[in-house]
Amino acid sequence: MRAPNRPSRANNRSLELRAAAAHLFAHRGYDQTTVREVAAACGMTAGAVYVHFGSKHALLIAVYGEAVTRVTKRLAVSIETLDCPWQRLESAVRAHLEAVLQPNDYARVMTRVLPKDVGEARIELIALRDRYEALFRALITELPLVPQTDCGLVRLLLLGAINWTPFWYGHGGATPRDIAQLTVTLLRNGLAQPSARAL
Amino acid sequence: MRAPNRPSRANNRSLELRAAAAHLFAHRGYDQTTVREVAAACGMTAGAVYVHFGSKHALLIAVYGEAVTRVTKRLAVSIETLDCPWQRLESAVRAHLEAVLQPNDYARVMTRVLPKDVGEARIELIALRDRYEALFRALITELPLVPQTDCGLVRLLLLGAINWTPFWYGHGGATPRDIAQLTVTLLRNGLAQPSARAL
DNA sequence: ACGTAAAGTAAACATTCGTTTACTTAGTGA
DNA sequence: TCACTAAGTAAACGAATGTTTACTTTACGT
Repeated sequence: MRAPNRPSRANNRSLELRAAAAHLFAHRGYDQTTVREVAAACGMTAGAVYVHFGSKHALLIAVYGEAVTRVTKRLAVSIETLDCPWQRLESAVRAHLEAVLQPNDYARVMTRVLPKDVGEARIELIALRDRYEALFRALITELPLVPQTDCGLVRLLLLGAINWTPFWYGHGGATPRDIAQLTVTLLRNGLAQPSARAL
Repeated sequence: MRAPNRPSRANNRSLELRAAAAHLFAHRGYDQTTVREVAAACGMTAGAVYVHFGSKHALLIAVYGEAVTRVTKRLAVSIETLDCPWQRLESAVRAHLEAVLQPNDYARVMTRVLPKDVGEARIELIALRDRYEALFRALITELPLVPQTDCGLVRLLLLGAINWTPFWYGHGGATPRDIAQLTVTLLRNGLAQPSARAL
């Protein structure tokens, strides 16, 4: 017998499959990507995919899970040395945007394939997404906001704004840094001229 | 001959088809909706759909176009009596949210079917969407913002935040009115405690 | 060297879906 | 009444897709 959690055949091509699937899911969406395309991108045939993953849904969930893990790690690193809650949030937003907007296949999957697109796998995708969004919940809770602010609503609006960016990014000259800066400035001070401020 | 722009057979069932398609597209997405389902919802067979629309894409574009027309009208009415630019924006956001979040099939199509999902029809959908978003561009241009604010970026962030609402609406107790109010307050004054404000 | 099991192939299977075709029905104008 | 045309049906077409099956290859433990 072989040690069960150390497979002998080290060339684990399921990694290749995940990467290829991430690329295709990110660029063409889940529905528009066929199992045959994923296989062909690895120089395999469709049947071989089912040696590694039980179904197309399972493949998506694996990719999505890895996407969440990667972006989470990147985000944690970006804020670990910062103390000011506003700076922490800005850095987190920037890290998220850089992950999602640069041609980073895994991160893009998180915004390009929406839970509504995938039928049964919906529940697991939402669970993975929640795990990630909890990070932002924590960052927002740290902020010194005006009393009785609905933090949950703030989080949802913020994430909505930055989740939508892939649909328009590139049309203007704004960089992830610009977007993150404006977003947090907006959240902090608003954009009204001082003379026009009001409650 | 008959007058060309007044069809004799008044029972124009293409209206029924558009309504049924709007309902299905809004609830299940474009890809997940079949032509047979749309037809069945009108008590017809799939072939009959092609009497009224040349293709499934054409049907979508008709639905999407009507959605834009309807929401545009509703939004215009909601702001026509207001003068304060901030109030106008808040009212517009609220009208948009009410259209998109309440079970309004046509309006929902605008946020549930994304241009990326539809292949060839993408260009026409984007054109229709742009026509609508121009309304917000105008409303934001009216605002007395701090100098050198990137109005385009503000518009994109704002629309992103409210376009994403359908994905989470209902989980908290926030109403369209609440969301619109917080959104515009945030845009205007920010949410930092006065003591914590900074440039 | 040999047996085993994972990895992969080629091909087929069973659906599904958008679309087309041949045919029927019914209302309209002349 | 009669020809014409829009509207609709039933059925099939053709392509695509997720998945399965039977068979082959290959690397590893003993």
